[in-house]
Formats: sequence, structure tokens, C-alpha cells
Amino acid sequence: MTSTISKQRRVLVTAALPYSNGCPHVGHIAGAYLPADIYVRYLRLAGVDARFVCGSDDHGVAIILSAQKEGRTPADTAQHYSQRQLKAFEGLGIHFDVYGSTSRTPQHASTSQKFFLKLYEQGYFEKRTAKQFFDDSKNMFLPDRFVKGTCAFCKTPEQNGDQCENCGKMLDVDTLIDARSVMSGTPASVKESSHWFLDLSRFEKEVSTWLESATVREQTKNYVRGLLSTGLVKRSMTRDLTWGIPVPLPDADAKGKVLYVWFDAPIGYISNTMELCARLDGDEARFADWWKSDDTEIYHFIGEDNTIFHCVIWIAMLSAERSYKLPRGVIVNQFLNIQFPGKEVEKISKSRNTAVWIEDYVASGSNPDVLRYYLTAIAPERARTVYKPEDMIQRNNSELANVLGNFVHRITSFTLKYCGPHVPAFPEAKVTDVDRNFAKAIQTTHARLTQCLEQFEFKSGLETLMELARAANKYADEKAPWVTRKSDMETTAVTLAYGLHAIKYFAIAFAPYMPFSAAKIQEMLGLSKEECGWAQATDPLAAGRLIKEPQILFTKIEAEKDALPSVA
RNA sequence: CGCGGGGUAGAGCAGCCAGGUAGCUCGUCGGGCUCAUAACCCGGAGGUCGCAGGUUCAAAUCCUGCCCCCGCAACCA
Repeated sequence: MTSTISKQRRVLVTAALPYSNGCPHVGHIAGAYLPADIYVRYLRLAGVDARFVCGSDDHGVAIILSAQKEGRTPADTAQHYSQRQLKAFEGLGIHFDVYGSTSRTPQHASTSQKFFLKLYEQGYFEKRTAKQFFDDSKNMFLPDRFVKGTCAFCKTPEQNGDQCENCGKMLDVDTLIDARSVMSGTPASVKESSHWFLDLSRFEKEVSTWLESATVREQTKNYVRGLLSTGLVKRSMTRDLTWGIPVPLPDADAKGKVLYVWFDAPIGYISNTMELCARLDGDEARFADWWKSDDTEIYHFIGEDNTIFHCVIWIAMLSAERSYKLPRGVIVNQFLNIQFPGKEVEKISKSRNTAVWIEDYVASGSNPDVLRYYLTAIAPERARTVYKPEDMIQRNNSELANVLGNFVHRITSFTLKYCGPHVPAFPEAKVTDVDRNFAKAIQTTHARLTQCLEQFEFKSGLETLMELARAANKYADEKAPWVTRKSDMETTAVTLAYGLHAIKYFAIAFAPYMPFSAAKIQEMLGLSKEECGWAQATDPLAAGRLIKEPQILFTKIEAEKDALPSVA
């Protein structure tokens, strides 16, 4: 009997909690959710006990503003978008084990408050009272970016409340003249307010130690090293808002204040895990297996805008709280820009109407795998990259349809046509070096792909797979079964068996990237779930297995010139 | 001298961490094949790998300096 000592690997994967005043677009997907989903799918195929946690981030001032604009309560707004987000994700095959919400997941508020109190009791907070701009008409304090006024130093008008664009001086309540609220246009008044600051500089050592040992991309490390070298600051963890988690202090000044949204948001990873354990295991206390166990690896997938919160503040928070494990890695992708035909490269922006929305893509009935493929192929892992609608069509046609889809189709249809509906048997003596090298290429590809996935290099892994798909077409051409079938059916059988072997490999290896298409190939070969493990991926297909009629995996997309925006 | 990223064929990108024939897709020119989604395969043309030094037998890759482009600069998320 073989040893069963080795414990099953356990991995908790989180994707950034989407802010619930909007829906995901291609940039969000490429940044965090798709790579996280690919990783989780890979882990599960490899037999790892993986859980995938996400949920909406419902608090903060932007939700309040959206709710005002939409004429409903912040709670309703949050719920509305949260549900749409989940539907969009599901439409792309991005499947979370739990999609919670920082305003509705039952464990969230208490978990966040306990977290805050633990830091408070250890004396990590400093209470400070300061003057802040206030909008009397909206009855709310104004964050810097919601105040405009004239710079007291150089007299440049229309400056934001944080820094003058002209002279570069920092602006505050005393140095921004004639300040008015951006929200209402009314003059901003000034009020005093008390807040609780977390002195991040006390955790510089912890953050630094974590950073150097964690799985974090090099450019992310450089960025955080830069922050550390200039020194961390004190940062307020409370806000004067009517929507959020109440600050759980007996202090009279804490009344009416809520936790800073970035304090409670990452705690959402924990509270959503609790909710998941309550549902799946019937015991929310089992969350400790994921958050308090040395045996669990935690990975956060985020976009670059979240770096400071996950790689500095969250690490400091966890270090201060002490009972939770620090993440093993934070996988940060850069931003995705966008370029429409005949236009310049620009940022994806809701207000400028340059976003491509996932729910639109899903509603159009387009193949989710095509978008998954394209967004992985252009994944902004190392640097920002550009999403181009025509580029996606081109890649769909020339790579997915012509290379991968066509290979699967030509081999299976040839087999059905000339060798009957089964994987053909063949005499070993007919196997040549060409065949053996091809089989070897499958093994090599698998080893490289596995390494790529383990190292979070999803783009590179996909390229490796596509290389094999090209090699597969070369193999078919070199072996030319359409020629050998006239004189040598045994050699033809070898070629087809090896070709089908490759197809079976694709059915498993592409599954993390393109689950819908992989499932189609699995169906064509009649593969069971048990046969589709990562460890069995390179096993050949047994002779005699029934092959089903091939389906088209990727239809070509005609470049509808009329549908493209006209260039003025 | 604030911080970070980028500058590789006509276009878009990979390769850089672990130096060793400059690769992929599209476009373009020619050939082959006919199993396949008018698909596939082979070959050609096209690159001073931003610039200048340095290390090395060898540099797109490591080091130094410079030029250009893009972001970020924490009390928005």
C-alpha cells in the first residue's frame, strides 16, 4: 500500500471584490477574475482542494453617490449591481464558490468590527481630530477629490482638494480657497471630526519581510519597495459616512462613523469564506482551516490599482491582528487599455463610454471561451496591454478556428471517415520517430504548462499550448494519413491514434483556459470526469474508444465592416 | 535626481528573471497538399532588439549613463 501521509494541498484563491456600483468589463476580467478562475480550475484538475472566494464590496462614498443618482438606497444599489456582477462572471464561466457581499454576508460586519477592536485593544490606533470640508446641502464630509477651489499659493483656480496641479503644493482645508463641493456646487464649509489612524510605519518590517518571501511579481515588488523606502504613513481607518460598518468603539466621537471601506473590504475575503463554510461544511468555524492553518496557501488576484491595499495595508492589518495567516502570494495584473478601430489607445472608462461590458458580451451569445482566450493571450501580466475588438476576431479565426479547432476537426473527421468510429489499434512496429517525437512534445508541453500555471504565468502557458496545436498540424501534414491510407492502413492508424492522443490532451490542458470548448472535446471523445485529471492528461487514448461526430469548436467571425464604428 | 512600467520586422506582441541560431499572429510574395472550419504545411522578403558605453568567448537578455512614451503619488475605489 502506498503512503498516504502527504496531506492534500489546500489553496484559497480570492479575486478582488468588485465595487458594487458597476459591472465588470473586459479590463476587470483580464486583471483579476479570469487568471484567478484559470488557476482554480487548474488546481482542481490537479487534485488540489481549492476554494474560490469573491463577493461585492458594497461600502464607501462612491456607492452613496451612485445610489443618490439612481434614486435608491445604497443597500439597494449594492444588491442590484452585486447580482448583475455575479451573472456576468458566471456567463464567462468564472465560477466562485461563494459570491458574498460586504453589506449582506451575515458574518461580515461582526468580523470586521472584531478585527478593528483587536487592533484598537492593542493600541494600534491613534485618535486624531482634524478639520475637514463638509457639504451642508448633502450633509456629508467631502473627500479631497470632491472638493474644488483655488490654490492659496499660486492662485490657480479649479484645483482638487489634495494637490495643486500647477505648483505641486499639497492643499488642505487651510490652503484651498473658496472651496466648494463638487457634488452640489455649494460652498464647502469646514467642520472638525475625529478619526482613528493606523500607523502603517509600525509594520514596515512585517510588510517588507512578507514582500520578500511572498509570490509577487517583480514589478509589484519594486513598486512596494518604493513605497517602503519612502516610509509608510498613518492612515485613517474610519470615515464620516452614513453607509458602512459602524465603528465599534464606546467613544462618543465614534458615533455615526463607519469603517473605512478599504478596512472592511479585504476582511470580506474572510467573512465570505465563513459564509462558504457555513453553506458547504455546515459549520462556519471551519473557515479557520483556510485562514488560520499553516497548511493552506492563500492567493489574492487583483488589478494594479489595488496593490497598495493588498500588499501594504492588508499585510499591516493582518500583522497587527495576528490570528490570521498572511497570503502566500498576491498576483497583480496591470491595466488593460482599449483601442477601437481608427481611434487612439485609451483607458477603459465607464464615463467615456470606452468599456466593453461582460454582460453585453454574454447577452450577445458570443462564445465565452473566445473572450477568455483573447484576454489571456493579451493578459497584462508584465505591462499594460491593449484590447482591440478586431484583434480578438483575428485571433479567433487564425488561432482558435484555423489552428486548434481545425486540427481537432480534421483528425476526428478523418478517423470517422476512413477508420470507423473508434480509436484505431496499431502495431507498435509501425511507430516511427516522428510519432515518438510528437508524443514527446505533448509530454514536454505538459511539463512546461504545469510550470507556467504554478508560477501564475497564464499567458505563457497558453502560448505553449498553442505551439503544440501548431506542431500537431505539422505532424498531421508530415504523416499525411490521406496518402498513407491508400497503401498502409497500419501507419495511418498510428497517425490517427497519436493525433487523437493530442486531442485528448487538449481536452484537459485547455480546460482551465477554455472550459466550454474543453468540455466539447471531452464529450467528442466520451471522456469521463475521472479520466480528465491533470495527472492523466498525457495518457494516450485506449484503442477501441468510440469517437463521436466532431463539432465545430470555434466558428469563424466575419469582420462585419458595417458593424464597426465608422472612421470620421 | 519622487516611484513604477514600457521602447524588439509594416502593425500588434513574446523572449529579458535562470546570457548562446531573433520567435509568434496578421499583412506581403512564391510553392506544396487536398483529411479539414477556402482550413493546413513549406519557403522568401522585411529587424543596427530606443541611444552610448561596460562585463563576457558570447548581450535583446547582466551592469552604468542618457533619450523618448505611459501610468501612479496613499484621507476615490
